[in-house]
Amino acid sequence: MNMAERYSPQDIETKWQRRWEADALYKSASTGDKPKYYILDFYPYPSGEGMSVGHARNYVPTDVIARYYRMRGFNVMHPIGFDAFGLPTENAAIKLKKNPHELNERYSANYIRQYKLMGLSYDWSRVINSAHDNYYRWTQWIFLKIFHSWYDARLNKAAPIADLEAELSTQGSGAILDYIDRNAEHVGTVTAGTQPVTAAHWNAMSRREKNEYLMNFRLAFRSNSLVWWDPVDKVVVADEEVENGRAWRSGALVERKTLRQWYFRITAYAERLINDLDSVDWPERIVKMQRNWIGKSEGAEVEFKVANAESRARSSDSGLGMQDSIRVFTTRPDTLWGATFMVLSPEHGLVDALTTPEQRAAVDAYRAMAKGETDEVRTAENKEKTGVFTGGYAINPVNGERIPVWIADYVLTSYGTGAIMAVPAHDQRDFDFARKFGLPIVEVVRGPGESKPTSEWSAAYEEKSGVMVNSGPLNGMSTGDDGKACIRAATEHVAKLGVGQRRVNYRIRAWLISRQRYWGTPIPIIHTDDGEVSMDESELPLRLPDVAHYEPSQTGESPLAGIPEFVNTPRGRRETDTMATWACSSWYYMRFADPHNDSRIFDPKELNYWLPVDMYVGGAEHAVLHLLYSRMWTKVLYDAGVVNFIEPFKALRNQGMILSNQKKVDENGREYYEKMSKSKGNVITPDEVAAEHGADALRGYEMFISDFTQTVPWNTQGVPGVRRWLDRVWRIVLSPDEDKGAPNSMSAKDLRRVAHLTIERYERDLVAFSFNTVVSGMMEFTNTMFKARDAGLAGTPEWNEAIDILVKLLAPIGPHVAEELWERMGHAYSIHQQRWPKLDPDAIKSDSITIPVQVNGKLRDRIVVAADADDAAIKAAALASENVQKFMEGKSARQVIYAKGRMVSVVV
RNA sequence: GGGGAUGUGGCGUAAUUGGCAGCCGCGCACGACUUAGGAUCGUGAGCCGUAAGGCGUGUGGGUUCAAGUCCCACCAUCCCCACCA
Repeated sequence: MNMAERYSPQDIETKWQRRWEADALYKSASTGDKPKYYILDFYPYPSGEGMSVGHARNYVPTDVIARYYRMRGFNVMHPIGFDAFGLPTENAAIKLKKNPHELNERYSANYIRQYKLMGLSYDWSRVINSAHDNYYRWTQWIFLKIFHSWYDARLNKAAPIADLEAELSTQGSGAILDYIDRNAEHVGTVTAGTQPVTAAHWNAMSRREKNEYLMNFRLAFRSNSLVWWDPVDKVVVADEEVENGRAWRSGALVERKTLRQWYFRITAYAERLINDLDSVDWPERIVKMQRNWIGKSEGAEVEFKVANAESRARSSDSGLGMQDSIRVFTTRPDTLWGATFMVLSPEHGLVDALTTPEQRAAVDAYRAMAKGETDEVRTAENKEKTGVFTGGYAINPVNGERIPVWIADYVLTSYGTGAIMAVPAHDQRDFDFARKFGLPIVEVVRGPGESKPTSEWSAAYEEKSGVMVNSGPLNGMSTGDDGKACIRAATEHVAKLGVGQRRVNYRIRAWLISRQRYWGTPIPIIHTDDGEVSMDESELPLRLPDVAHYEPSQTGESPLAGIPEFVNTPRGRRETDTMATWACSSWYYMRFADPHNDSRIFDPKELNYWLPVDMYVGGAEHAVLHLLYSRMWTKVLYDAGVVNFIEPFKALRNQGMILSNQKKVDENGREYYEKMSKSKGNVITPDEVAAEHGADALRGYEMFISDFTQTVPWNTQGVPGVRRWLDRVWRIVLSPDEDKGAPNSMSAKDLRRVAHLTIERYERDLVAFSFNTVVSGMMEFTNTMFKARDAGLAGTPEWNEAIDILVKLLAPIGPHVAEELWERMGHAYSIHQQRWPKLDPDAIKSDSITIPVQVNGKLRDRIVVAADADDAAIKAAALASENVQKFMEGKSARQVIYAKGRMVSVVV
């Protein structure tokens, strides 16, 4: 026999990649009778650096799953596209003095080249790119949908803004605002502090006034607010993009600026975003992170009347009157009787009015200090409380006590009402503050076993089991029976007094969407004499103009503001902000269903066939933002009747990170591995690995390296191990007679059993995302084939079946080598269109089973019994074992336990 | 401070979910084939012990005939959130 040709990935991979592409082998049918399976990778950002082997860990496993489902007879959609807008490309364009459009084309083409060299089976006919106008046209279209919507709390869904206008012209806004006020969960559906208008008032407003008023309701709205400003990128960044006082992308210390910005009213969906999490198959961790981010707390809002008659007289110019009150949100209204002082955030609107002349200088100094602070400074010093007395007082509404009002930066403007009632006996922060400034402490919850009041910190607040004291009508109530009972009683009490009511507070805030940069989706709004008005759908896309320079202005305006042809329209001045890229990625998974539709966003028939996404895979770094935003857009489009599903991603999985393979030692002598990054020069690319060992070995190793969810350092030395396995498959398929080893007694039936067991394990592990064990199972199967060969089984029907199974099971993992083997075996192209081998349950059964036997918990022997032997026979066989007898030391068995098929345990 | 995850050979890991701890691979050692090997093939190996055997899944307890797996306490590492009222 001739020496068979060796396995050489370089000789076969490009050949098959070209053929598959020419044949459009992985193009999904548009609809059909087959069951559909939509498997999607997180939308990649095409950077100039290209991909590393870390990125490939996302793409390879999903590709294996896609290929598996195709062979199982599913109509699979496995698409890819590019989240191309955004700062990295814009900054690169500025630095390289290139056009970002040009860079986008170059970078995304390079990504596609890399995908192809890994043998990924994307449907190339569905590639999309956020920066192409046939895509962002529809991002703008959705923006308009959102802009033209408001949240009708009574229907608990978004409705056309025209409906609201109709209501305002006949009934005014009293009814809806009253409804929101009475239904605490809907607190986020309208801008806080929106004043009611009557129908007459509304009808008398100018168009401009009306548009301004409607901004309080629109789901896309413009608002003046304090935002984070990145002085390096010269752009506004969202709260979510600030970490420890530094901008997420540039790393610059951010500053506070007041600017008029575009937002999406994601707060309106807070409750649904929480509730619908129950319906998704996502990692528990991600679900919890989303819940925490939305941050629902239930409690009460209570009014504290200002009690500062003397100061009022002296500062009458401030307009402060007795009717003024400080509203606070508390989750523990039952501790109201223990509120001995109040704290306002330094930015709170009543600070000026409350401040007495004696305290003015101290208050102003403190406010100036707090204003200049970044969050980093605040949190760095968070151990030591700081604050200043305003000189003002308020009345505790439940006991009439006159309590001092302070300001302190530990109270945040952005949460709740920006003011708190301080209960130092039962809140650690208030306690610290009271101790530092000598403020009174009154205990209202007495812990179990405590018999007398204490002025010290009490843990009863946390213990949730205590008795109310010093609390008027609540005295004697136990917090332990039902923690909520005291809270309910207190809430009813303040409601009866007319000073408070039940409230729900959410941590989540409006989603800041506008950016003062060029490289993003233009916002289709025009500023006219009537205020901010939308462009018409028919005018879309609003294209990005070509410009020579992309540098941001020093003023914080977008570079688009310097282009008169863009800015000036017959109706007015065009909006020059662009949308943050979160917008582009909030709906791309829908566009894949019908990516080239020029007349509508997508054909609903296509969309409803493919969506929702069955399996969504990517890194955990997008656990909160991207997924939350996508969920909100889905719900808005659902409310608008555009889509028929409420959650976009049925199942979600996160892959672990791949770190550099270079070991580092920290100052404590501990070893660690860094993330791969170009600046550290430790990036390993799929290109170099594939060039040396082949794409199939790269793919196999990406699966094999570790548990999918685990962070793990790359180990290039591991790749040849996988390649050796592929080489062994190659040889056992094409030349089983070469280099035979020592004979053994394996039977054809044994071989068939292993082959079918491998199918079973493969399928079970693959759907469980246990990719490393899929590969190790295949390696075991391969090793078994060599043993079977040595036993002389080559050429038997069982052998031929096993080879067929081996190659088909290999196809998703190593598509090139499997295709080549398939062809050399004399089969017709393509293996990727073959049916998946069918598991024969009978083949898995075996005639005899091996049962381990323990004596007093220690393994002493293994017995081989017939598979259908009854329990008594197996126990008897176990007791008959020589070794078992030896360790029983002549004693009789007190107990013999047989765990079916697993173990015999003898106790003496 | 709150939430979550992890801890098993020299390394990456596995263990049909309470039933033989260490599958598969890397690296290592020895051997074969070779002019040669960073190729290939074979053999070996958790640790201690010549062996019989003993000990072993971060630590300490517990439940059980049986614990990597369940319960309690603790230690370590990592991730997320965080003065959120």
